[in-house]
Amino acid sequence: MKRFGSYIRDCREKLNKESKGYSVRKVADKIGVEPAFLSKVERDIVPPPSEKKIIAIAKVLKEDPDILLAMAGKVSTDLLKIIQKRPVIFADLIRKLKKEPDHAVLKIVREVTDGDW
Amino acid sequence: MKRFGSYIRDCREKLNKESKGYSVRKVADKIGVEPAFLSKVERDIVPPPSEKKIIAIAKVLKEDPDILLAMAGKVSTDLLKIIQKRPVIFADLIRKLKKEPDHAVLKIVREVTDGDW
DNA sequence: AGTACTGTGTACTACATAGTACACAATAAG
DNA sequence: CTTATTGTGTACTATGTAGTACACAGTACT
Repeated sequence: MKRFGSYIRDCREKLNKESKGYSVRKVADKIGVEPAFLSKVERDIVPPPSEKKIIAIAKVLKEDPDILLAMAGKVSTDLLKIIQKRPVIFADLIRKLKKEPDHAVLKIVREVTDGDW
Repeated sequence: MKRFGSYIRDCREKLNKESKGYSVRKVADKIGVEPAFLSKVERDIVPPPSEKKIIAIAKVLKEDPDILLAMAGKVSTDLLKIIQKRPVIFADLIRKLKKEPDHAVLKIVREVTDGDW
């Protein structure tokens, strides 16, 4: 599987070709880190940055924060808080859904969304 | 809400009254930490220990690991890995279940368990 | 009275996390 | 040609994490 750094590098370079303004420096500025740091992150020389920075990167690069966080080996703290409030129920549910295929999980999501309880 | 330390202290003292052999030292030995450290943890002087130690504590004190981890502000890494493998689907589901009452979530768990797909 | 066990205070340490700050060489632009 | 921009190498730092090691006073045991 692809590493976090090389993935966001690809995203950034793609955007840079399309519309300019996505150099390491420009993006680093928008995110609020030093260019040298972003450069190292993109080459996977250092581990992925904090959740805050990852979410900022997602915003700038128009990527899904949950996917970037997952690639960084993290899970959004808002999800963690939801689980922590009802740890037994959610732990049980998630472990049971582990072996279920995508369409089964999606079916549940749809049911909840429709709200036919 | 109760803090992690005072909660496990209560659990340990309760067991100690029932059957002896649950002094700070004995339990610390079983868990694999220094007594002084467990003492500080139980008084919430230091933050809760690592996931590994928390799970060991749960085993020794016959408590639910997921609940202890939640009290420590953590989520079991096995759950995190499940989420990280399909971040979008699980993030979506969990956020949607946030406002749903327990019985609704439990209904889903039962459905999945019964496996009527 | 002496030994053993109890909980706890103090001091210290190793490693990880999350970056900053500055310098530099190569390339591109006016 | 010179100025700006680009990516990157090196060095450093502050804070957090996760404990260990030892000493010590109070209580319980015999």
